[in-house]
Amino acid sequence: MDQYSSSSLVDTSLDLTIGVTRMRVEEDSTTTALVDELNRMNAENKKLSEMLTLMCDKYNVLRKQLIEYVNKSERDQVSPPKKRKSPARDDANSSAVVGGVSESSSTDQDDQYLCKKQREETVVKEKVSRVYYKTEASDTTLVVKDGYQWRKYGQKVTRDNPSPRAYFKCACAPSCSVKKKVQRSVEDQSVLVATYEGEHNHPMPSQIDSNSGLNRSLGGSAANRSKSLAEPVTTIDLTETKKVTSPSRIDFPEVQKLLVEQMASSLTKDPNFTAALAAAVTGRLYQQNQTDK
DNA sequence: CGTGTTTGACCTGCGC
DNA sequence: GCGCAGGTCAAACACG
Repeated sequence: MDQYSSSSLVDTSLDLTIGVTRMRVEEDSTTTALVDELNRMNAENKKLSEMLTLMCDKYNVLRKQLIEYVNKSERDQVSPPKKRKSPARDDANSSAVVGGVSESSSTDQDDQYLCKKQREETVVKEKVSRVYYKTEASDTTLVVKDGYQWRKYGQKVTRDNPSPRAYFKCACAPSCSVKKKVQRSVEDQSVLVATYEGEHNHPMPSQIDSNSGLNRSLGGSAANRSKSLAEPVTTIDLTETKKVTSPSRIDFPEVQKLLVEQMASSLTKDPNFTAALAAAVTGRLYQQNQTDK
């Protein structure tokens, strides 16, 4: 986490000019083209560096807001647990959406659900976390791609939210009993709220696939493959342990993991970035060949 | 034809 | 006990 916590700690500059600037260009006809290419790459390098710096800055802001929110939640935790049907808001259960999306507290039904779950978790230690995904408002699908494969087993329209709630089970492994509920935020239709129950007892399948860049799903649904990716905004882990009064905590490793995956995914999907990277690698190889001679 | 999705029916828990 | 709401099941359907 800390390696991403400050832009000053991240070397955002990609030295794409190595090997290229030292190239000795013999033919005049190609000189102009190469210089243009070099200038273009330098511009891209600068642009990428700025984007990365901006990304790190934004991450720092989000992290700060998250920490402040957790501290606030812990302070408010002294209040006794409410009953399921209580209309009053429980701050410990509401979740803040940060990062490009205005603050969005959970719906009443979500609060009800979480209160119920809290009681259930006094018996069954189940990890419950909530993830917010920013999507296109026009996108009516309830599909979020989080690296795992899910099988939809139900959909229901709930009372306080006109948007239907979709129910998913983890399809990666038969023994994995993780469930996921996805519903649009009642306040911001462009935000998908995914509630995860339980923990996966297997590795994330996309970790293997994404490394190859092919991201082939192993029998994943057609919808998951075809639908556009929802952009994860923030993960807020609402894990409740046996103690009902225990505060909601932020699962920083998960946030970190998600953020890193998202950054890597964004970069690898950018053709400009891959082209610049290829050019940099080529340049370095060329330089190495020159020095070997 | 196999796999995943849809959707109405059914189950369960809670409040009154 | 009844009604309501959320969660789950499973047959029907769609798709490659």
